[in-house]
Amino acid sequence: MNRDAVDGMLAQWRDQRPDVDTSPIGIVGRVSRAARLLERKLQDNYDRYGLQGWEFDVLATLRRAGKPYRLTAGQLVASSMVTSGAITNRIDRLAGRGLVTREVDPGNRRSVLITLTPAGRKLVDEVVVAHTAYEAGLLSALSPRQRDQLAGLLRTLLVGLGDQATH
Amino acid sequence: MNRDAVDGMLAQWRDQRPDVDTSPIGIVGRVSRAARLLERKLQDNYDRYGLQGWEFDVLATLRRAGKPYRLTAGQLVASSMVTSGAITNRIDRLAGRGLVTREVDPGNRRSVLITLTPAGRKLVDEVVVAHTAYEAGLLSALSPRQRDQLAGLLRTLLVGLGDQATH
DNA sequence: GAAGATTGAGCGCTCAATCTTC
DNA sequence: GAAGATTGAGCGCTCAATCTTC
Repeated sequence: MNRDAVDGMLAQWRDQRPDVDTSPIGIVGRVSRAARLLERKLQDNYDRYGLQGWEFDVLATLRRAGKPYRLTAGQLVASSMVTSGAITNRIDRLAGRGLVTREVDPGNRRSVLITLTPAGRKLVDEVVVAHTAYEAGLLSALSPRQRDQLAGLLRTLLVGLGDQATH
Repeated sequence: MNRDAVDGMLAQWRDQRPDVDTSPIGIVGRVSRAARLLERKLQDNYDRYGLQGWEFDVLATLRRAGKPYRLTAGQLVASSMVTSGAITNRIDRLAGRGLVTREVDPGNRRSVLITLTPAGRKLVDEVVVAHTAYEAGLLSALSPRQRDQLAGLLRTLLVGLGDQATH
């Protein structure tokens, strides 16, 4: 079995602090490291479309919501993991690129409706195909059975951390 | 089996783009989400010690390296996942708090040696106990056997992504 | 010229304060 | 007053340019 960087860290801790059970780092450290490595590699693929990761995230959220590809700013905040200030900024930039429109909700003028433009929909529909295929390649070290196991264990972890489905 | 937020996303994709295999999101999305949720919860614990997560990371890297708790800036770059500019900045702040010292390496004056001060060592030795215990609590949704499985699958993923042990 | 660290510009985030609408 | 979004200050990062030492 090959060792990863976290195995090295755990060996150092065992040597230096044998009195402490540092085994939780074997999961928390690996989740953190995997997230950063994956994010970095995914950006390589987004670069081919002139997209930032956060741009794809917003476009994909609107796309998978289905017709009319429209959500309020608040719904985008809820389904992202960033604050409302960050969403305001993201919408500014995507609207500037002509990928979404921003309109006041006539039914509740405090609320803002964000809608995918035809250009935004075309882009996200194209990128999502390449994106998921690219992700599948990043997971190629895992067998189909291992992928199912891993997804299931991560779900258990997430639910334990309070994550829940909204749909 | 409880559903998490990623199950909701996958259900939307299956509905909107049944032609695309979006299953890789079941792993990539969960890894990313778990990393963010864990990071957020860990900060709650660091707050009790007036520490930022990045501060603990640097102190812990020096501590687990063993006596004399000293690494070059370059070694800190290599064992972190940030750039050299970020490490320069982190050292500035930790030195300002008296938790590390920064000295030019007499043997190679291009290199900078970062050493844990007694105060830095005392702090990290205290925090690591609470930190790992807190992490164990965050993983409590998983049985001991599930934790081993999860750590092993994440290792396989990491090695597949090019991560490797340096010690 | 290369190795190693630092600097400064630019980016996207968080947080608290603010504005508008209910 | 609460709900919903925006604003602006501050933070820590990346990246490319730079400086010192080899």
